[in-house]
Amino acid sequence: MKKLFLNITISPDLYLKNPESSEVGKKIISKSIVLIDELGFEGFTFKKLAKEISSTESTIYRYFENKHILLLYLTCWYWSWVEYKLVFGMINISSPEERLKIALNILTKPITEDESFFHINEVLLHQIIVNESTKVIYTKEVDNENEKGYYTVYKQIVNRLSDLIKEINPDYKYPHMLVSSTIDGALHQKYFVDHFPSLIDNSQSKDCVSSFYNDLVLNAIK
Amino acid sequence: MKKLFLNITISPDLYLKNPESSEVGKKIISKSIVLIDELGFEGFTFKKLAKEISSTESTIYRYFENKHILLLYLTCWYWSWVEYKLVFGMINISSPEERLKIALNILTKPITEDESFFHINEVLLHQIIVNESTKVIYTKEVDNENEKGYYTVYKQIVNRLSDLIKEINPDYKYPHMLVSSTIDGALHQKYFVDHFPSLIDNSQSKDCVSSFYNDLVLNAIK
DNA sequence: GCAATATTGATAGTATTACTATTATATTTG
DNA sequence: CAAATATAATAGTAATACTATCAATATTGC
Repeated sequence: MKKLFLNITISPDLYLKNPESSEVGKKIISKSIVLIDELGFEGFTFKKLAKEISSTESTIYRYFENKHILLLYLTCWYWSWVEYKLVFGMINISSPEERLKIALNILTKPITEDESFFHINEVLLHQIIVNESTKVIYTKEVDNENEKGYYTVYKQIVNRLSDLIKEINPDYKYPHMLVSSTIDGALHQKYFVDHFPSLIDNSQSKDCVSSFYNDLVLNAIK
Repeated sequence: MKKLFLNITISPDLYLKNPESSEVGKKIISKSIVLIDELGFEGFTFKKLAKEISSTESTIYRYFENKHILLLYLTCWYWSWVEYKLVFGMINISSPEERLKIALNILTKPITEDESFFHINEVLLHQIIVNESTKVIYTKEVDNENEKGYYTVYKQIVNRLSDLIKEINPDYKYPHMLVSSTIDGALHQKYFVDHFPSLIDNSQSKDCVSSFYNDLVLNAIK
């Protein structure tokens, strides 16, 4: 993955001070990814993070309102990254069927490449999205945060792929639901691979989730 | 729904004292459903619940180890209830295709009947499952709790319907994943209907989630 | 009916979390 | 070099998630 063209920008509403603007800020991001992965979101605190980066709670609070917003920031970063991969992956491919297959692979295959984008370890970040991202939207704040546009990137991805599906089969009735249930379902099934393998068919194959969704989506729209 | 034959039993590992064995216990269950729905799981505390039922925190702690286990208890109750509805609904139906359609309706249609089973309001409980149940499994305790058998009922449902799908099409390769992604996806899409309607196709129809999954599943296995 | 036992209520207390506030000390910038 | 800004160090608060103690109240067993 070429990094040169990728410049991910996150809505300034999500931080009090841009973590990209300083060394402490970047440490907050990179170490929070490691710590959330390690401790789980419930076990993760700003105090522990401060200790880990040899800083203080108050400093972290100057960047992010609270840990929920920090997780939201990471989530937005992740989806922006995914969107970039989608756009980049589908560029110059004229066949919509081919583009859909590429998109499905990006969305459902395991992330293994351990090349980190600057200070962000995408493999760990993806793991966090699998394990913790439901906690971002399943709160009493959703509607509020949705209005503020915090979920725009995610919705943009769904809409983009939904359009692609309509291009392939204009008569298919549920393009949005097919896409969002594929994106979120793939994350969910990846969690099941690790924790409920008895509910995964052919769990020994590393591409089982991907195969399932490829089959499912192509059958749905044909 | 006939209540006479339904006797839901929850694994005694999930409580310290059976809430069904006393009046306070039943109040804990019924009021916790109302409060969790109202405040969200994060905002819900044993202190607030104690106040609501005119009891004390210590009394509640004598029934449940903590609020996470209480939510797990409610989740188990919910899935036992769903399993009952599935068994009851499919009884005496010889055609497996017909049985599948019935199961899909039970799993994906909205729960509207407001007739509560003794002290449990199933409509509210279903709402809690939609809004909060991911928080039950997405924790660092999953594997531990899975080993203890806390998710057995859920897995039993998946296996049961997976068998049904194999009966209809023995060549279909992903029966477990199709079933679990349908069950969990339907809950997820119901959440989207309320909070991200722009991602729902034909969201004005009350059966949009159900229609989508009927179409999806039948196309997948045919 | 009364003693023994179990259950609940009332109260207090602790460690941790999720913050906010204050001030001193660096660091950057103009 | 002075002024502005960012950070570190420290302290403090309210709420949460419990644990402990003991008295009051039911329940049951004889």
